[in-house]
Amino acid sequence: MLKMSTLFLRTLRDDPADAEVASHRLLVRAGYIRRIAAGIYSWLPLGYITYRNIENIVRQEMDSAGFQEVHFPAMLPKEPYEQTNRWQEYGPDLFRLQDRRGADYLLGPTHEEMFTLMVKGEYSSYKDLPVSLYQIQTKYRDETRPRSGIIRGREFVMKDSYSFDLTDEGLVESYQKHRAAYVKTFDRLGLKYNIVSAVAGAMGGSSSEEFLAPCDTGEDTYVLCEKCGYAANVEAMVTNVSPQDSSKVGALEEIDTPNTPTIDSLVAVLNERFGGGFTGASTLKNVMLMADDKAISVLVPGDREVDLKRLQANLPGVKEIRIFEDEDFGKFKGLVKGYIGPQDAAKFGITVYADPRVAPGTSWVTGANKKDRHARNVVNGRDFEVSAYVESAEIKKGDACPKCQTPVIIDRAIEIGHIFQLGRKYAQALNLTVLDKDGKSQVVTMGSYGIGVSRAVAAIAEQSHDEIGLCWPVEVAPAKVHIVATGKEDLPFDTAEKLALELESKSISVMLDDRRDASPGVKFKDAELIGIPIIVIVGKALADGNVEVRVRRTGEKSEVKVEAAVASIVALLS
RNA sequence: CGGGGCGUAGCGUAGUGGCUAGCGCGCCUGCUUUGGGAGCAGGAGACCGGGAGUUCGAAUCUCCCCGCCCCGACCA
Repeated sequence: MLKMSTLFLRTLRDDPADAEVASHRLLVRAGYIRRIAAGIYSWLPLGYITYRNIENIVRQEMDSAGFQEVHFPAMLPKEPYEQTNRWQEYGPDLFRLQDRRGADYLLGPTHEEMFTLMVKGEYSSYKDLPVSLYQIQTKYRDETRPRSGIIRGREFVMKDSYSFDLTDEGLVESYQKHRAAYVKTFDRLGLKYNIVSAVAGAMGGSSSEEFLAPCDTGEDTYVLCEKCGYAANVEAMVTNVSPQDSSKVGALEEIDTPNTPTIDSLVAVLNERFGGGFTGASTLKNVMLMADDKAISVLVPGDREVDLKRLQANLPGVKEIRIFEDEDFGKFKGLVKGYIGPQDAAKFGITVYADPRVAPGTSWVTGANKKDRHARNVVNGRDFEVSAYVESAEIKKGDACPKCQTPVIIDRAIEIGHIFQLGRKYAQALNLTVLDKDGKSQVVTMGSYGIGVSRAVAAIAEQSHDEIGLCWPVEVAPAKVHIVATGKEDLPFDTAEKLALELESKSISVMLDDRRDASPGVKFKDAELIGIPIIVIVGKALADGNVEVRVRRTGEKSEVKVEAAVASIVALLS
């Protein structure tokens, strides 16, 4: 039983000045967490109980799916990470340290290497597979910008699992098992979420999905088709545009367009000159970028920006993309800022990528590579060539669902889980092989699956709060019932304690506000801030033999006889 | 890493060159009070983020450093 009179807790009356998002603000105010440094937090008793409830739900679901828990150190030697090249690739995001002899160590940002080596150390036959292992471990990433309290920290707890299979089909099966276990886990955590397609990313996997918990303060943007259920991270959203018949389009024609360096100014001139009908979407925007020191041009319709995240996600192998600076323009004398067209790209030695919206056969108004001149009837495939189609235009609300053409909605969310089929990259690099039926050595294929456990605390808080405080789902709350005793007589306090003991004897966890010196108002405010799902008030109503039972989330109140209180609380909790 | 903002007691803050740095919350003591963050009285708590400088005088001005928050870039 948690007793407020002795609980190590101090709630704050004011919002902390350095917290902006709701979960951060409320978790600090209600005395769950305290900041130690940027992106590094301590858990106070209430917070740690809540965190552990979540951790235990995750653990139970992993266990019942047949995955086995192991535990690695957080501090690791650099050698395995050198073998997979991540000691270098991870760059400054990796926390590195040395021992007294000068040997290099790191604080694990993720543990693919260690799991791979662990399996390699124990298993060597196909008969041992499949196997799935997991751990719940503190991870360290020296993010350039930790933010939103516990949502993106530099130290955080992740449940990471890895599956090991002989065959691709086996991997798909293991992946599906994890997917199902994740669905159960997040349902129990009381989270609203969508499972969305993700870009496999630099890890080189094939299939990848993210579990996203919708909330305004989320860092991820995803699209959702409410009709067919298609959901994708914006980076992974695909656009289907069919090739067009350009046989009737007139010849390319250059036109004088003085003072039209922007799309808007160009559209205005075009409409004046040709009697209307032109919009930003009639024009072709040529965005000049440097992709790892290579000049590229990305073509998107004029009414859309290039989404650098989408572009990067869909250009595997490219590490850094940045927009052209004046210095870069200086190296390509043929490019006239504001009047660039793809017609002469080959001549300039620039690789042209196009968004799929710039489909073969489509006709555009674009720059003529001469100051104050544009060209119209510029046809893709006739007047310019595209070296590859890459999803790169920004996605807008109302864009067509790639499956059913319905306009999609766009929403923000927190990534709470990510599952993907890693493949053989790590097994290859670390030489994890088993002998197959024929006695031949085969490289094992892996899946990788993560849940942000500490982040889940914040994600749930984001989704479950109101203006006055937190409202935890029953399974994760630091206690199921918060009993508040008020008044100055002993009776309400004795009654409250008896009630608490009775509930605990039924395995219902209780927090009891037995503070004699705090006024009722303080106790009510605290209870609402802390957010335990059922609040029971033992006070005035006792004169009629009643206690008041409130549901924190709905604000619903009712008075029940003291003797009937336990039964009615049990009913509310089920 | 680019842009913006901020750093004064545990928390929230006032104070833009001039007395002993002010207020609210919280904390301690006493009395009163007990259904919506109670009242009165008394009290403790701050080298004003750090360093250097300008000045008769610096929380306040200048420079450097450190830390924190927000937007963006980044984020298996």
